[in-house]
Amino acid sequence: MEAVVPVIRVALPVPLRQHFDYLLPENVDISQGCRVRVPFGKRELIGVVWQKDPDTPYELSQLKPVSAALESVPVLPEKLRQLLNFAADYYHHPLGEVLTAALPALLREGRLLSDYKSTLYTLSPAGLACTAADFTRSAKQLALWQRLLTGAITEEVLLAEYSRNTLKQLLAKSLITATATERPAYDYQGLAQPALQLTVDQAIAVTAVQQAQGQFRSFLLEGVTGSGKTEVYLQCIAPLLERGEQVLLLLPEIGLTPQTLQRFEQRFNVPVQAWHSNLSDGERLNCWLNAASGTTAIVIGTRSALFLPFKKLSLIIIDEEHDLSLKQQEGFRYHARDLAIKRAALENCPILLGTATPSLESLYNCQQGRFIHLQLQNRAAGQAMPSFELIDLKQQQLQYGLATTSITQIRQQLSRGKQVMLFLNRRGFAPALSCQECGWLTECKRCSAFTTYHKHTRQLLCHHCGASRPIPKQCGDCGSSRLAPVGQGTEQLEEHLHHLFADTPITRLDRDSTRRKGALGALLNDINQPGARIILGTQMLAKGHHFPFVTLVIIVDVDGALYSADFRAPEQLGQLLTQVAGRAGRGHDKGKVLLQTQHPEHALLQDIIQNGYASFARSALLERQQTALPPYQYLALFRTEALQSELCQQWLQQIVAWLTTHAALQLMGPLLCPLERKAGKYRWQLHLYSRHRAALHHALAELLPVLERWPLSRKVKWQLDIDALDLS
DNA sequence: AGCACGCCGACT
DNA sequence: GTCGGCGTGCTC
Repeated sequence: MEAVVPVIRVALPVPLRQHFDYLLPENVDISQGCRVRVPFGKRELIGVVWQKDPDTPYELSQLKPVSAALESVPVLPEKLRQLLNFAADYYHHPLGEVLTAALPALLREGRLLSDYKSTLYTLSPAGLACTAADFTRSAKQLALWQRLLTGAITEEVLLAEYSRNTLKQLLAKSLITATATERPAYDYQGLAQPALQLTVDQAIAVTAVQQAQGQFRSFLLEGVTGSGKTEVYLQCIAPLLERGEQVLLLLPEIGLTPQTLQRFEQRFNVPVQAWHSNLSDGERLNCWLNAASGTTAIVIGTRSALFLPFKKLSLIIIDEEHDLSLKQQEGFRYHARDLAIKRAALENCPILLGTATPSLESLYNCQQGRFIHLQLQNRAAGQAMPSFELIDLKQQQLQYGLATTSITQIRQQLSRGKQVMLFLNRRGFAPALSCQECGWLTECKRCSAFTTYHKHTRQLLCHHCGASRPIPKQCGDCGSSRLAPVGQGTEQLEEHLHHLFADTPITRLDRDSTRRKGALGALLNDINQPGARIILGTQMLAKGHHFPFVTLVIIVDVDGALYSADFRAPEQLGQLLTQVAGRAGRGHDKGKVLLQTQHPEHALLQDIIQNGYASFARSALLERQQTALPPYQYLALFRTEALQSELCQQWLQQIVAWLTTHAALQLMGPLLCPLERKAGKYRWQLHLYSRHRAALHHALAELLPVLERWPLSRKVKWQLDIDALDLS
């Protein structure tokens, strides 16, 4: 027999596209997915065993031995490791950084799992010797003592039924013994709240997903706002809980989690956990461990919840699957929806993508037969969909940026005690200050952009780099003191609305008004009170919140997106208009949406308002086919920035040169980014298109190791963005 | 990414 | 005379 070479291949949290091999001391046995502490240069790192007995290209004498094994049961289950492998490969991103995204900080730092076990409480001999007479002074202690007489209980169960204080008191008297134990799997007692009656469409959707149990199958659930997608989710989940299985619900943003969390908890009375970037390291690890032990039934989280080590994941749901924030926009640029599909395939479970406005990618996947298309045609409570009306700004008198028609209709609704919502996707008072004499505009010194005038905080703010400066007294060009704001932001609109509708409460929802912790919740709470009110705000208004009393929505300025260079702009405008419109008339009244525009004849607007998103999206998809754009071609994008514009250009030019001799790809660029300069750096990009994903990825896989050795690659900051969504 | 080494400029 | 700036190289 050949001697087994005691070598392991380890994934380390470093931004290098490679693994590292180590010697395994003879007395240590360890399996893949376990953490090890290893010497790495002058430091020590925590890594994860990725492969045993690899075919190492190194002499054994060159390898260092592992310093310690941190556990014998893998922290990363095999399917999760496969997902991470796939992700590192697909996004051409160093495995080490993918690993960092997937492991909680405390585990990366080497914390031992044994420190985080659950605790099992039993009566001590002294406790067993007690009688009820010993607890005459405390009913609570008596209750807990009596419960413990029937047997041991875990910390989770104990703290759900008794107070921590009672526990402490009994522990202090040494009547209870605590022992470390594995976290228990959750316990499901059946529905805590009856399920709602389903419409025919909902029932079809639920049945379809339930029949796919135990198989990988992807569903697109397309349902207008208010059509009851959440009820579909809930009823798909119910049977899984009976079998003790787990569900992952991914949401684009955390703003919506408290309500959603509550709704799920109330229906099932099982542990539901939130996972998002505001968790502390301790909470994060706790949630992670509960997913691993099956203690949590349902996790509701943002992107990175995708990497939780579920014990038995049986259904993945992505809500608002069209939402761009499902794609990470820095570092490891993964798309949570796309990776979730891969994860479902690995776990052999169904995945359900829900939205009122499907991405063109998902519609394409339906056409290709890769997804099953489920549709909810009507609003569940039978409300009518809102109607659209175009307001031609060229034909109307404007008062503070609002057309006469708009103002009249706002008055009408307010006088009926209804709420009106105004959408303006520009925060601050005005996009710039301008000199009345010479036309000079306030620009950011470090970005190719104007600085937004914020009246309330009395500053000029660059929304791209965050730089702020005081408001100038004079024109920077001609010295005139006649400076005035140009254009309108939410802050200014709010001021004007106060003049126009002096007695009406106004709630503004944008990044500035919700910056303080808890502010968003307070504002949403105001909005949920009945009575006349004006709500105005940015993007934030489009995302999932339920505004039951809004009957009129006004989109103050739709034109910005009509003539954009970004091929995705029409899709995003269609989604935005439909999502914002969906906020209207969710109560009993039919809603109305007014679109203020200089271009009422624009084909895009006509298509959306006459035919609705579903039809618009299908024609948009056809256009992508005719112009050979994603999803009909695969797109990868190199982005680079440096203080000197030429370096960026040269670097991308080198890529172009390499690619033209090595692969048949369609290249576009080097191009200056639409935002040419940001925080003092010039920005360039190169687009790579191909009809064949494999061809594109092979080329990139060959190029990257070469590229990393170019001297120029150290002088510019660069990134590769696979399936790029953001072209700015 | 870290961390070290190395080579030049303005300071106690 | 040294402290420290960041270019370059390396990590099994």
